[in-house]
Order: sequence, then C-alpha cells, then structure tokens
Amino acid sequence: MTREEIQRTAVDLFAHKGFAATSIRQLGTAAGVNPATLYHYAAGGKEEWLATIMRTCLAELLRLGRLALVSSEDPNIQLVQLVRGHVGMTALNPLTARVTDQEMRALSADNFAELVAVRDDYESMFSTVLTRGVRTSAFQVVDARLTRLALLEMCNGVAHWYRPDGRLSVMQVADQFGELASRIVGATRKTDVDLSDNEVVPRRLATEPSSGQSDAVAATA
Amino acid sequence: MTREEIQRTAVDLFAHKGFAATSIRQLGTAAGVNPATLYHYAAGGKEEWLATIMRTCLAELLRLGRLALVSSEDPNIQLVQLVRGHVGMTALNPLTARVTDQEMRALSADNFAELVAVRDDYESMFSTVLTRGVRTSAFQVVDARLTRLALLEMCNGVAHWYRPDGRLSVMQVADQFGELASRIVGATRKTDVDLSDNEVVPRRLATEPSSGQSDAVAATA
Amino acid sequence: MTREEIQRTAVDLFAHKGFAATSIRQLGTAAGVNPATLYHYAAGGKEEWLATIMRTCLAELLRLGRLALVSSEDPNIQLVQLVRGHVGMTALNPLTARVTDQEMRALSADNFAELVAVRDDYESMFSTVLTRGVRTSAFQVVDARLTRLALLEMCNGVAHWYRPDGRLSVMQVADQFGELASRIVGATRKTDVDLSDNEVVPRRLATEPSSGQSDAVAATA
Amino acid sequence: MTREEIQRTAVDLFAHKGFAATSIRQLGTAAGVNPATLYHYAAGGKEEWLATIMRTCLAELLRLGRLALVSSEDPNIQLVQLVRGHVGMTALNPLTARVTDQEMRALSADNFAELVAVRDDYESMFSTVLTRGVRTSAFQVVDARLTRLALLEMCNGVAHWYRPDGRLSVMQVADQFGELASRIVGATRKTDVDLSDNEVVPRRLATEPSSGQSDAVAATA
DNA sequence: GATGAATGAGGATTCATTCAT
DNA sequence: GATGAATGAATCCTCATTCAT
Repeated sequence: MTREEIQRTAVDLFAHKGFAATSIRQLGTAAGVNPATLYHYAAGGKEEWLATIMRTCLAELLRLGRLALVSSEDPNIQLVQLVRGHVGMTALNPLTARVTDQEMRALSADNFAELVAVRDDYESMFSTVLTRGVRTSAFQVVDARLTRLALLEMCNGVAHWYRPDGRLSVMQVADQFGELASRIVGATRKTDVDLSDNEVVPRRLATEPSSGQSDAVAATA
Repeated sequence: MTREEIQRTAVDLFAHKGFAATSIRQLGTAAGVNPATLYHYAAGGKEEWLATIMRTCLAELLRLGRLALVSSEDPNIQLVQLVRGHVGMTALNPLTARVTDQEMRALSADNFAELVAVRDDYESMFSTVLTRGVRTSAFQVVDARLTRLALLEMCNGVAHWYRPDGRLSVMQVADQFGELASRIVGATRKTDVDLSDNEVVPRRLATEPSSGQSDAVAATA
Repeated sequence: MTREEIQRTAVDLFAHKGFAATSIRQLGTAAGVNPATLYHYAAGGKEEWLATIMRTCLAELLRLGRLALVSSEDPNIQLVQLVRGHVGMTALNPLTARVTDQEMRALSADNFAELVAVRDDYESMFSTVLTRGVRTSAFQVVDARLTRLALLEMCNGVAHWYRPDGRLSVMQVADQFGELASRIVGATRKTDVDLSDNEVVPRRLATEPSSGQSDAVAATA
Repeated sequence: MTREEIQRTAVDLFAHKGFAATSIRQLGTAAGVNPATLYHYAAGGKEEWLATIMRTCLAELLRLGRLALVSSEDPNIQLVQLVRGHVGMTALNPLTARVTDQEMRALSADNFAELVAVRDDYESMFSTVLTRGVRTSAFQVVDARLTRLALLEMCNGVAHWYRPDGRLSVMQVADQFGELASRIVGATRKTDVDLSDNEVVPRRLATEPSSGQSDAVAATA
C-alpha cells in the first residue's frame, strides 16, 4: 500500500513539475517517507518509479486497444472504440497519462527501448484500423499517416486539460472524442456504436493520484 | 549573431532533453562558449534563455493569429487561417514550438504570469472564432470548449512529430490541418480559402535551429 | 557453521575489494543472508568481522612462532622455522593473511591497540632470533633492524601472489623461503633443518575461503 | 601549484587511510579547498587523482629500471641497480609508492588495465635480469619466479616502514637492499658496483608529501 | 534465528552562479 | 567580451545500523 501511495505521489510530482525537476527528496517529503526509504521500494532508483508508472499506463492502453479491435469488424466502430478507450483512460488517469506521454526522453537506453516498443505496438493499432477503413472506403482521408498523428495528439492532449472535477465526465469526453474522430476520418456512414454491452471500459490505475472520483462507471453516471 | 546561435543551441537542447535536464554547462559546451560567457548574453541566467525563446514564439503566433482574424469575416475562413498559421508556424519551427508548449511549468512566477497571459490571449482567438461560428450556424459542434481544446492540442502536436526533412512540406501539413479543422467543427459549407494574396505566412524564427530548410515559401514551392 | 561461512565470505571480500570498499550489504548478499542477520552473529557490526579474522590469524602466527622458537636453540634453525611457519601459514591462508596484514588501519582505536600489540609480540620473535644470531656470529648482517623488516615484508608478500592452484605447493614455498632467509641473514654454516618430527606445521584457518585444497599436509604431499 | 598540493594531500590521505576510506570531502578539507573545486582540477573525479599518482610513480620506476638495465651488461650489476633504484625511489617517495602498490584494486577497468600493463612491463625487467643471471650462472637460484616475487615484495615493503626522519638515509637503505638482493640470488662473485658516475638516481616525485627532506642527493650526503 | 522496513548520515558528483583577471 | 577558478547548495544514491515482527 505504501508503495502505491508513493507511486501516486510520484505521478503527481512528475506530472506537475516534470521528472527531471522533481528531486528524490521532494518525492520523499511529499510521500512522508525518508528519501532513503524510496530505495527500499524501488531499488532501481528514481527512474524505476518512472518506468513502472509508464508500464502500468501503457499496459492499460494495450488492453483497451485490443478490446477495441475485437469489439467489431467495422472500422468505424473499431476507431471509435479505440478513441473512446484512449480518451477515457486518459481522462480517468490524466496525470499518469501525462507522465507517460511526456517523459519518455527521461528514460535510460534500456527502459526507453522497451517502453517505446510497447507504445509503438499500441499506436500501430490506429494505423491498422485507419488503413483498413481507407481501403474499404469507410474513411475519406487525404493522408492516413498525418491523420493518425493528428488523432493521437488530439487524444493525448486530453491529459493536458481534463480536470476530474470539471464540467465534463470522463465518458462524456470519451464519447465526444469518438465523434470528433469520426469527423476527422470522414466516416462515410454514421455509425452508432452499440454500448449496451461495451467492454472497452477504462480502469482507474493504481498510479493515479486521487482527485475525488472513484472509477469510470461512477464518473459516467 | 553569437547570441542567436546560442539561442538556437538552447532550443535544440531544451527541446530534446527538456529544460530542467539541460545544464548551463551543456549549453555552453554545445554552443562552443564558456559557461560563464552565457551570463554576458543573458544576465538573467538559465531561465532568461527559456523566456526569450517563448516570447519570440508566442509573438509570432499572435502576429499570425491577428492576420487570420482580419483575413475575412467568415468564421470558416478565419478558423482555417488560424489553423494554417498555427500549424505552419509549428512545422516551420518545431523545436521552438515544442519548448514553448512544454516548458511553461519551468518558468518562475513572473515570467510564468506574463507568458501564460500571452498564450491565453492567443488561444482566445480560437474561442472567438468558434463561438461566432456556432452562433452563425457555420459550425456544428456539440461542445465549443472541448472542441477548441481538441483543435489546439491536435495543432500543437505537430511539434512532436513533424520533421523538416520528412515526406510533407510545411504548407502541405498546414493545409491538411486546415481541412481537418473544418471537419472537426462540422463546417456546414465547404469554403475554399482564397490563397492568392494570403498574408498568413509563418516565418522562420531566429530561435529555430537550422535543419536544412530556409523559410516557409521555399518549403511550399 | 553459518558463522564460519560468513566469515570466509568476509575474508574473500575484504581481501579482494578491501574492508572499506566492502559494504555490509555486499557481505550479506555474498553470504546468502539478510544484512540484518549479520548483526546476530557479530553484534559489534562490520568491524567485528574484521577483528575476529585478524585475531584468528595472529593467534595462529603466534602459535607457530612459539613452536619455532622452542624447536631448537640454534638461531639458524629457529629463523628457518619461523620463516617456514610464517610463509606456510600465509600460503595456506593467503586471503586471511592479506586481510590481516593490510587492514590494520581500518580498525578503531581499541581493536587497533590490541591487535597491533599482538602483531608486535609476534614480530619481536624475529628480532630475538636475529639479535641472538648476530651476537653468536651465526648471522652476518649489516643492520639487524633493516634485515628483520626486509624478511618480514618478503614473507608477508607471499599473501599477494600465492595461488593454491598454482605451480608450487605450500610447503615448497615455505621451504624455499627458509632458504632465502638463510641467505639474507648470511648464515655462516649451512644448517639442514631436521623435519622428521617437525611440529611447526601451519593449519588451515576457519576464516580462509575454500579454494580446492584442504590442509597443509595434503598440500605438501 | 595548487593542483600539486592537492595531489600531495591526496597521496597522504590515500596512503594512511586507504583510497576507499578517504572521502572527497576529507580531501578537500585537508587541501583547504572546496570539494567542488577538486573537480575543477580533476574532471575524472576521485579516481583521476589516484590514477595520476600511480602514473607518475610507475613512470619513475620505469625510468630507473631502464637506466639500470643499460648501466651494465653484468646481471649482478643490473640487478643491484634495479633494486637500488626501486628501493631508493620507494624510500624517497614512500607514500606515493605505497598508494601505487596497494590501491590497484580501486581502479576501474580502464585505468586498471592501463596501469597494470605498465607495472607488468616494469616487473618484467626483474625477470629478464634474473633469467640472464641464471643462464650465465651468475646467480644460484632454485626457482627464478619465486625469487623474483620475493625480491619485489621485499623491495615494495620498504614503503611500509621507511621513515624519512628515521635512522637510515634513502641511499643507505637502497645500498643495503642491493646487498640483500645479491644474497637472495646467490650471486657467485662479489660485485662492487661502481657508483662514481651512477645515473640510477631516484627523484623526488611531485606527488610525494613533504616530510623534511628535499631530494635523493641531500638524503645521501 | 531471521528479516523487511526504515532512517540519519554521509558517499561522489553536478548545479547555477559569481568574480577576478 | 571572455574565461578559468571557485563555491555553496543541491543532486542521486548508498552507508551501517536498528527494530518490530
């Protein structure tokens, strides 16, 4: 439990001050433990905290991505589900997502290679869906690669501005971004995603500092 | 001239390693000057380099934004011009834009207040245009605020992936993002922007490290 | 038994890395016990391991020295036996001897005083024999003190280079050093030491890490 | 000058406390400079001080060794000159020699490889001379390798006990060790080394802390 | 007897910055 | 205008050790 509390503190500090600008002393103080104790929980030192956070986050993205891909064979639905999962996950764990997105460069060679590979795996799902949608004329895009990048940046951006205590619920944001994504790819027919037994539901990560809300369902209701 | 060379070096380092992770000594070494000499060019120390970079970048964005707003009274055209200017500027100066976008948190209180105010001024232009477009039914958006944020993040994201020596020219990217923006806001009529005497042309900033290309026009041709 | 295993591990580490450069954690890891457990076996902490090792080693040297002195009244024989014992003991327990010789300075005041006194007691045996040999004209030395120091350093040096799995057996080395010692002191008559019931036989110390051989006799055969 | 003063302080501390047990802070305090300043003079950090000391010392040994080898073709003289140079150098720079002899293990891989190679080069001179002496029957040794090791350790040992303010001058010690070496190798004819224009004269090293005496000649007179 | 958790002190090193030259 | 020297503060991390379990 203590370990997770420290991890949440780390996410909070890394997200707001940046990894490089956060000292191990600050982390210790904020978490209420002696700086030396941090090495008890993470022998790898400062970077291990970062890498663990990122692994957790990317694992959840991968999980949601896979669910999205198997949720339908229709590229329209796959894309919307991908985006809903990504944005929902990001809005539900904005600080974790921010750290994961912004601090890749802080990693040393080994962790960098590992985690970039995972991220690339994840992002390739967007390529797959986009490419299929273009081939089947479900989408009308000028440049698939540019479109993918625009989409991903737009979705990642949610981590920069979403506030759990704000005007919009996690699922409202996720749904609207699904709509925006459809527009961006020029979806040729309007596809209402059947959410009756939707399984692409993002989870609150153990790394995300608490901010009042509890989980995706509660946030939607 | 030396000052500008140092500034370009600073942008390069800040963009790739982050401000906090870049030491004044690394900057000196990379720029080929003694670290102490950096204090002749910027008495304010490390942060002055950062603040100057950001001021330069935001000033250019403001300039382009104003040109976009006066380029037409049609919200469709205004929005597309805003986006084309923003994206063009970002693609033309990706490292400067990246630093400006990502390192706000590194600023001390004074500089932070000043520069956030400038950025808010700039971003309010998007609000203005969006709101007018919604009021006049030129746009079909569910939530104007969310739409603005999605748009801005998508545009800012260009700084994360655009490569001057890549497949697409600055203006190709700018034009395509204009199209994406139109889709995102659900533009009701297709508006071909007349670019015959278009004045919204981004400039290469003195802060941007060289990467082969020279300016926006050349990149377009 | 565990205690002795730890002690052997300690000798190994202290001999190869030095006492100061060996952490209690490394010792624990190498010995396969939790670092905290080390304090059950040696409440005095890190230094107690060192002091115990040294005491063991010096006790054996003292034992051999006394045997050497009573083995004969002839200074020639006494000296050769002293050297044979010292070198044999050193070659049989090279790591223990190395630690004992090199790490005196790491001891705190109390242990330092105690163990230096023991060492001085031991080394005074060489003085005694040398002085008697000079007085009786058994030896031809220019400077007894210098000779004693040269002898001792030469003998201690064995700990730096002797390898149990090397070309020479413990006893071969011991015998040859006996010969060298005779030469150094300019022994006036050649004295063949009768080894038929020689009692100056070094023992394998419990502190010495295993290296394949078992004891002095086996090593001789 | 400051650099050399720091170096002498470093030798003093390393010799008396050991490299690992000497902190960079202690070195700074003892040298009267801020710990950070030490990195101004030796960017490589703590180990650079050690490696520099060793390089200086080994270079002087090599120089003396080469002079000894060319001083005569007679193995007797060569050996005595080698030993006189080695012991003279060691007695003249006891602390530097001690550090060089004892702290090899503290070096990192690169420096270790470099400096061990130099040391091996030097020590091979003893092998060369011994082998020739044995072949020409100038020497009577049972085991050339063992003899070389015994000789070297005896000579190195001088660094452990020689005191500049002691009873014996540097050259007295050097000469006596020359005599001991002759005995050890069983020199068949007594060779009086002609020292009238002897060039094998050890120099005071810049790394050696001052202790009252000035140089080899003065110490001899 | 054994150990995971915890910590204050200290390890080497780098930091941004100043200043005399 | 430029820089080598210098430093106090802070960096990450490891230390030997204690203690509740």
